[in-house]
Amino acid sequence: MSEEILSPRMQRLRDAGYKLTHARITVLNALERGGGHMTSTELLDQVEALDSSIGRASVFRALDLFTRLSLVRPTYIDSSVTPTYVLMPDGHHHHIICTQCSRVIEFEDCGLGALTHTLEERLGVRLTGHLLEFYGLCSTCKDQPVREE
Amino acid sequence: MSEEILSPRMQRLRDAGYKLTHARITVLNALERGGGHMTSTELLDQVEALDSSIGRASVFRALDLFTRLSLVRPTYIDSSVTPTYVLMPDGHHHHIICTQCSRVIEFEDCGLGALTHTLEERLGVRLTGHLLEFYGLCSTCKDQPVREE
DNA sequence: TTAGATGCAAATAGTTTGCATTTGT
DNA sequence: ACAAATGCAAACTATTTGCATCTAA
Repeated sequence: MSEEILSPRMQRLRDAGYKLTHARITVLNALERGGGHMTSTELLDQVEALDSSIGRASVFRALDLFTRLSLVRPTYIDSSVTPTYVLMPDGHHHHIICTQCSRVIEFEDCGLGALTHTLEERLGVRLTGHLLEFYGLCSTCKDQPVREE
Repeated sequence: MSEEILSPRMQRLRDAGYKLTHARITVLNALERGGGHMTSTELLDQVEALDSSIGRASVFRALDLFTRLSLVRPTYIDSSVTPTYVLMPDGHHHHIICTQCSRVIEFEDCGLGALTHTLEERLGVRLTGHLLEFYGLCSTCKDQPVREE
């Protein structure tokens, strides 16, 4: 790979001592194209489309690594088997999940900076990110009774 | 079933129009015994131990229902396939996950009441719970380099 | 140069399904 | 009484593994 300017995420990969491989870069690109909110299945398809020579296993291995580095976070949005991987651009992400229709509503401000600091001091941990999920009913589902499926 | 006093969670089930079946009650009990933090596999074992006549499918169906009712929330703690189901006693739960060793550290105060209110007003949603996860390194892993596996 | 990462395809395991039967209300 | 929920076991499908090969540094 040439000496280009690395995106912050790739920089982070390298800084942690990992190689900047074609497979990892492609997975990262696919995630970004997807708006940073993709199920593993969607991601596999997207990667396949970008470069069909990349194997499934490498996609999962990359996801696993990215998760450990807090570049990404898997969550269970609908009760499907497949986790949704959420990009955490600045180490954090927040959304509301409608437990009725699985719609996801994102929002920005969480005001958790202070709490982060407190916890680091109090518990002696090093926090690199967080995910805040609210559950409830979206404006559409709010008035309908809870129903099976 | 006799006319006992129902636990708040069971009350909630019934109020939502679902039957209080033996399978559902057992799954709820198993979750509570497990400290409200179990993988689906651990839960299956626990339910099996409590009453081996209950089928796997019913356990998954119960989990699915409980999730929709925000009694429980699936989260992705270690990179295992199996989600961890977290009981949300008062509709919410908070923890720190060590991205190195998968240790989970729970904490109480999150101070999100105000934000909940703001979001409900601003977005016209009805929020029934939330999950706040921090990621980072626990005090033990903090000083070791990030490593594969 | 060489440890680390990959791709492949087979193996694994978690979850869902269809349906006849049972159960809660 | 009867819709709703169950148990069973088969079917599915996402994810992982082992290993020879390749590649980023």
